[in-house]
This record gives sequence, C-alpha cells and structure tokens, in this order.
Amino acid sequence: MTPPISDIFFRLLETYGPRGWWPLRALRRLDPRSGGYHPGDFSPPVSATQRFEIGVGAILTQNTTWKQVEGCLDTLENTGLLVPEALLQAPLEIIESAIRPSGYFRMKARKLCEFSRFFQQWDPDPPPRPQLLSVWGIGEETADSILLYAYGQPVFVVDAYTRRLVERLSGEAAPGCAGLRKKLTEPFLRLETARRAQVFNEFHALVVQLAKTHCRSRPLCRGCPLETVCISAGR
DNA sequence: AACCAGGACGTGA
DNA sequence: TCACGTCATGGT
Repeated sequence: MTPPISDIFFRLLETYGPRGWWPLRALRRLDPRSGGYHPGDFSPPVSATQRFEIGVGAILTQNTTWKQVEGCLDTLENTGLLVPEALLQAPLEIIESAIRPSGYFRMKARKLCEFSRFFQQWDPDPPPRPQLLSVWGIGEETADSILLYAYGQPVFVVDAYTRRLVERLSGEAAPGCAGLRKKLTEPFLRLETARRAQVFNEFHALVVQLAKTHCRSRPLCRGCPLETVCISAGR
C-alpha cells in the first residue's frame, strides 16, 4: 500500500536535502547543500522587492524551464523593470523583448502588467486566494506558489508533477486540483501554521526535483528514491 | 526531429 | 465539467 504522505516527504528530503526555494536571484550563489543557509530562513521572504520578484518569476516560469526565467529576470532588473510602477508605465514591446526567452512573451507581458496592478493593491498583505485567482493569467498553481513562497501561507502547491507523482505512487487516477490539495494538506494540519508552510515549501521543491531526475513524463525508475514504495516502479 | 519545460485561457460540446 | 486548440522560445 502507498505509504503516508509524510513518509514520501522524508524520503525525498533525505535524498535531495533542503532545496532552498524560492530561488531568488540574490541567493543564486548560495548552495542549498553547503550549509550556508537554512531553508527556513526565507519563509516568508522579507522584502517587497523579493515578493514581487517571486510573483514575476512564478508567471514567467509557466510551462517553461526556470533557467530561461533567470535570464529574463536579469534583463528586467537591468532595464529597471523589476518594479511594479516601472512595469506599468513601460511600453508593452519593451517588456515583451525583455521576457522573450521565456516563451509566450506576448501573453506573459500582459500577465505581468495585471499582476503588477494587483501587487500594488495588496502587498504587503497576503492576498486572499480568490482575489489572486481572479487576476488574468494567474491560475491555481501560480496562485498557490505566490501564496506559499512570497507570503509564507501554508498552501500545498498542486501542479502537474504532483498529480503525476501521486498517480504513479498509487496506480490510480488522482482527484481534481481542489480534492488533491485537501488530501495532501490534511496530514499536516496538526502542525502550526509557520511549520506547515515550511514543510509545504520544501515539499513542492522536492517534488520538482524528483520530477526532473526520475519521475519524468518518461519515467526513469532506476535509482528513484521512491522505487521501493511506488506501485509503478520498474521501468 | 519530435518532445518537453515549475500553465492558463478561450471555446465548443 | 471536460477536452482540445492556442500561446512561443529554447534545450535535448
């Protein structure tokens, strides 16, 4: 039978160690495994500048690799656009050219403007989830990432990787996004809020790591840290 | 050379 | 609600 979710979490944590998300550019040099910092140090991130960077990054990384996004964040920063006020008064073509490598650059330029306006209204208060979801360009995963990583809210981020992992572990179809989030959240409800946020912070980062190395669309089960507990293991 | 990447939206059934 | 097309660049 599939082990408890907490067991999955600890197996991943033992294997990969703390991931140190969100990967803010200011922290790029620090190696999460070098002991240079502790993942709890950044939840929640301290400055409005960093919260905005997280939101922008969450949008830019939609269906794209983080590596592409990093370059775009640098370009935005270097052109003075990594600030909500500046983004809102900049010509659309300037924004588009700055974020081109992240793909969907026309859509994402619009999304960044929508998010900037929203950010001005709410930050530094953590926005209510429904309000965040009402922003054009911010869906469930992006909203949850922002709530968790920018505002330290105890939200379990459910993305395509999470669903894939759960389905492979159990061998059966997972519930919808809301149902899956509830199912994954419940085992941790006895933890106090800040600790829960810290666990969810690491958990999502670890799931992404697993998805990149083993639990890919074409699975590489050899050497997977969950090989002994996964019903689909062996391919 | 197809396939995938830390999705979301619009549309028609 | 769900399936499907669209958005787009870059790495493997």
